[in-house]
Amino acid sequence: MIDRGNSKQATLSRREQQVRQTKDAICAATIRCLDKYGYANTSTSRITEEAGTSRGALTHHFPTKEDLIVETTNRILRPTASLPKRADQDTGRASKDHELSLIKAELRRVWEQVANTAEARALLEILIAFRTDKKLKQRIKPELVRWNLLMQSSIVQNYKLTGGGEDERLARIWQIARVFYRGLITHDAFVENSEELDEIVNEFVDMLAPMMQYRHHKK
Amino acid sequence: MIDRGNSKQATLSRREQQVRQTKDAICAATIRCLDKYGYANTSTSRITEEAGTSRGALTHHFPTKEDLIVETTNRILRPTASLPKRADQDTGRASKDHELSLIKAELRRVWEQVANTAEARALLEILIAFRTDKKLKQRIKPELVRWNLLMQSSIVQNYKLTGGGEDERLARIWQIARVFYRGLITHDAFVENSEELDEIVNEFVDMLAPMMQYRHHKK
DNA sequence: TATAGAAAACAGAACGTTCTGTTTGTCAAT
DNA sequence: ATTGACAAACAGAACGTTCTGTTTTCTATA
Repeated sequence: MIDRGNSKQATLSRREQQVRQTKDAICAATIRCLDKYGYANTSTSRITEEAGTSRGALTHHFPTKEDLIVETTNRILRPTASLPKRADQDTGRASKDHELSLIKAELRRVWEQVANTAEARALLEILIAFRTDKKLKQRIKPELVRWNLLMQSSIVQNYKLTGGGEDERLARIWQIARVFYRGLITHDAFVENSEELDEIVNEFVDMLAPMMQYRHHKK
Repeated sequence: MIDRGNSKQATLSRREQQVRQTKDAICAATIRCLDKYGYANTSTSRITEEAGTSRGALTHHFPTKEDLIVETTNRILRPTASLPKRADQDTGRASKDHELSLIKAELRRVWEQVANTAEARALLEILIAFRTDKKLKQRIKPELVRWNLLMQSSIVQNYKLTGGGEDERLARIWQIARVFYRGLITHDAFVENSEELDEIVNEFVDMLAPMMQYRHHKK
């Protein structure tokens, strides 16, 4: 028997590699389909078409559609679990004005590169489906709650309230941002051109950014 | 020949009354189903069960499901077209503090009595479905854009920016509120108990309310 | 005013399509 | 040789739409 029996090993057998590739392809295709066609029109066969595999492969790795959605949700959440850590080095001796504009840029970046992506739109589709689906809710909600707490602690580590204040309030303010961005995904339904959305984002960023500052860590 | 040939008449024939009742029942049932079961699980037969009519009645009045959704959307939008007009009488000689708390109450009321209702949740389901459905989008979007502009003008009539400023900015701020509330519908997925949602709403309201004041009309 | 005939409202069955989940079969890796 | 990855065919349910038949309402004419 070979030593690679445990799950978390650097070396993967050819078979395991193949499995991982297939699963990756299927989950990635699921995200693209959710984004492009919506939850209702994302059938398993459509996913396999998009992924370039067979339905057999899908049902083998994900016996039910629910299993597929759960796994895909986890994959969407994983990479964004540590969201707002960046640019720590150049904020040491930056002026207050400069810091404010950095934070504004960061808030805008969250919209453009996190909230307004295929992954985020796919997650929204899942959230909506999940709202009225008890079984799915039971399986996914714990992950979402955990992710939310993780996100909050990450935020508290990197930011503090301007003029001081409880960390809970800071966490709440960032939650407001995420809630707002989620709502914004569907707001283009109400405006003619997307520039209006940008103006709304700017207004929102101008409102939030002055409330927070970077938290500098001691070495 | 009877004079009631024109459409907009106070008196309705028995037939028109019956038709109106049936359509009302179907659309109301559609809203309930969208809220309870979500767009994907709102089938025409389920709607007729909920409405207490037959499938024949539904297909007679709404040849396609799309027609039903379009009509239901219009019915959801209609009554909320004039949202924030109220309590104009007692704000005349109110103190600034009192006015602020009135506006905060109003913002909270919008969440509780407008944004967090079966109608609003049904609309969200439609907005999400519509995001990936070209045909539906073509038919509904003009209505939504019109509704948004109507809402904006209604807001500008009743509020002004604290310390003055363009009406466009005020309109944008209220749009932010609506976007936020829309995002909030799905946010209970991320929190354990709904009291956290209330705290977030309060935080948001405290943020927005100081930015606006009532606009007093001259007589 | 009474009534026949047209038109619309409504009911329910049937159709073809699509979906998910299951089963059977094949092939390569261990 | 045995197991797991994948492929494909299949079964049952559910969907939206179409179609046919029945009841109710309106209206023109006698």
